[in-house]
Amino acid sequence: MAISCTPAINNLPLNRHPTPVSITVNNERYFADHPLLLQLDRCSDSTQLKQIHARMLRIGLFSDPYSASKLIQVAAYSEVSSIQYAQKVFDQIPRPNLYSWNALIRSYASSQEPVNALLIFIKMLHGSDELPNKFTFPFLIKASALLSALSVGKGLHGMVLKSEFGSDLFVLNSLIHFYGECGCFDMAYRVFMSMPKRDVVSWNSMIVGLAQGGYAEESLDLFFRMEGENVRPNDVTMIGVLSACAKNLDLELARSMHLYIRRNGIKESLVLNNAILDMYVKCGSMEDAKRLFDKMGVKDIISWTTMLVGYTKVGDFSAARSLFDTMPCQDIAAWNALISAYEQNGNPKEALATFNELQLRKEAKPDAVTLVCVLSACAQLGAIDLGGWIHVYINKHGINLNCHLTTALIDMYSKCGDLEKALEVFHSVDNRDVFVWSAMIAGFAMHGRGREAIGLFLKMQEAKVKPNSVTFTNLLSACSHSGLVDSGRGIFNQMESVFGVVPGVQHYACLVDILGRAGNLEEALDVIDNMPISAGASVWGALLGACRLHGNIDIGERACSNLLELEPQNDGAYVLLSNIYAKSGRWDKVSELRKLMRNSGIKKEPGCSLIEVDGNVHEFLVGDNTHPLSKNIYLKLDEIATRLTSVGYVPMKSQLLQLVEEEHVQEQALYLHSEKLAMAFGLISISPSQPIRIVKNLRICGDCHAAAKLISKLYNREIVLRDCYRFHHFKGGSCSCMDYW
DNA sequence: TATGGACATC
Repeated sequence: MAISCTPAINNLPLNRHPTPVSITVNNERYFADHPLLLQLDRCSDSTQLKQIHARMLRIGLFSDPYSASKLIQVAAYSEVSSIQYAQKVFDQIPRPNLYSWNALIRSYASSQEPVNALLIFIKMLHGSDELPNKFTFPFLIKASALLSALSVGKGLHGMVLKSEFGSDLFVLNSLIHFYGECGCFDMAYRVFMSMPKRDVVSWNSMIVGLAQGGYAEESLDLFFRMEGENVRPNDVTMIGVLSACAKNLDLELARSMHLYIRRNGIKESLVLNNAILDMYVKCGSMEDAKRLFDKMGVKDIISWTTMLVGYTKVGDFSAARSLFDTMPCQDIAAWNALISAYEQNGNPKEALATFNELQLRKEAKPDAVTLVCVLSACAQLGAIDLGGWIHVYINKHGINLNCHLTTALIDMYSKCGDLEKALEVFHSVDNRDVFVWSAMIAGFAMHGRGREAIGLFLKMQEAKVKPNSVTFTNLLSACSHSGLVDSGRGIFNQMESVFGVVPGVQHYACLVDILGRAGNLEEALDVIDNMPISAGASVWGALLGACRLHGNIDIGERACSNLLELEPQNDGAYVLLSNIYAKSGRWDKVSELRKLMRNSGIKKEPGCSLIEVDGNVHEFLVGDNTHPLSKNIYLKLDEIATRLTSVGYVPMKSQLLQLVEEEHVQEQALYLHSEKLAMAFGLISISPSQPIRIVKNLRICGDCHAAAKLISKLYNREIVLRDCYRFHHFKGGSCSCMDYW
């Protein structure tokens, strides 16, 4: 648009009167009242901004430092802000003054790339005579907080102390916020206590920091102290306090805080109402949340999403879905809330269906969070085609591989059986946090590559990444699946003494598993007897599993009864004990157990196997004949049976849950197992060059394991089967687990 | 000439 089309500017008298209006202070001229600068303040789009800029250049106003600064300020953080434009304006100023530097630093400090604020500051120190003032520091400290750059912030703190701003309220408040963001609450508190004067923001920064850092109790304590010191809390204080209550899960306290807000006339902003909603949702009271939601005059997308999450949290998916459909608009966060709810509540198929819907409707663009949820759903289903497609999508759209996404990709490839791809992802990134390392260790663990898991753990230490509780669970499970008894024992013993991670129930369960599998049942029992915490179901379950492997009835019975005391409905316990009895031919005991299960209304979880063909996930249950190709599948099964028998295979009847008199019925029952159905389907529908990938919800049965080994040889096919414990790669007649599982 | 603290999805 040409300048002449903008009457507001053209009407200015500047064209003909190039002498700006100015005032003089300390021998410097200021143009604060210049009409063009007043125009600048009212400027509302970028075209206007450029026109004013052009005019300032033409009449020479731009060479006035005050006016140029004003232009940067508008360019950098008004409604028409563009950091690139602000930078260009700044670059044109021959000698920027401190105000200009600050304006640019401030603008970068709240941009996508806060590191630029620090870089500009360094430029200022080296390339100008200006020194930071009380405005510069808060911007720089804010940038450091966004970057969680602890050492940078500490350096700035040092500069502040040496400067004349060591007791400036704004500077110190920003330091409290910074240390809180970095998780250094002792430092935050030290600054807080050292302040000569504190205002409500000082208290808020401390309270909010503690609440977000997971110190809900401390945050609430501080709020009560604030009250005691007669500092009036405002709406921001309450938002912090409510988030502490939300983490506390104490509904009574939550209600009393809501009442406090009403009684003390705290400004009820939309954000505050949203925080109350969130608190009720997290404390599990949809009644309280809905009451407020219905009363709220103004709602935004966050209010709706919070309610949506609330319904999924209480398991009411139909309410969640209908709320989603009535939302005034669905942004990506709302879609993500729905997708992640399905994915995390054992409904990965629905998660993928919702993702499909999102793509068809094209109303919102998938972001990193969406992809993390979808990858996790793929991992659960073993859907490697879709998972791989997501990986391509990430690369194609230039989506930044943050640690969350990296972890999800590694987890997906590992759980879909392609460990090499997982490693490729792992090696392709520079940024690896504890979750990335732990996911890769878990990948090695589930594929039975224990030594490599330990090797990776050593590399992780070289990289100075501190292991956490999950890292050790994965590491110990790696030892367990590879039979690395001494390493497992050693790692367990070092957990607390060397790495400061106190062993939890999961770690004890892994240790018992390691010892038990290797046949050291007495030592495993000894570990349980000397545990400082009470042995959970997982610990007794591990012992029971080991007893099944080694056919130990005595310890097995003890483990089972302890397990059933903790989890009376645990069907797995009955099945394992029943396998132990069957193994030693105690069919009387087997049928006794069956009767007990029937009488207590406990049903064995049905075996279910998934197999992905051309991006579609097919599901098989025991004895399933619902598949469209069922007839062909059973024909294939017959053929397999004949070929297996011809090479001397004998079905393992100890894998049955009951004594069936007739031999052929026993054999048939074994052939109906879901993993065998899936294998038969894989053989007829997957090209011989591709591995057959199957995911089973329970542990693979011994008979299916033996059969799969033979099938891999007889049909010259690679079969990759994931059960609920680990992977089995069948190839050329043997399995990667070396029959140790 | 100006600054700070906040709610939903992994």
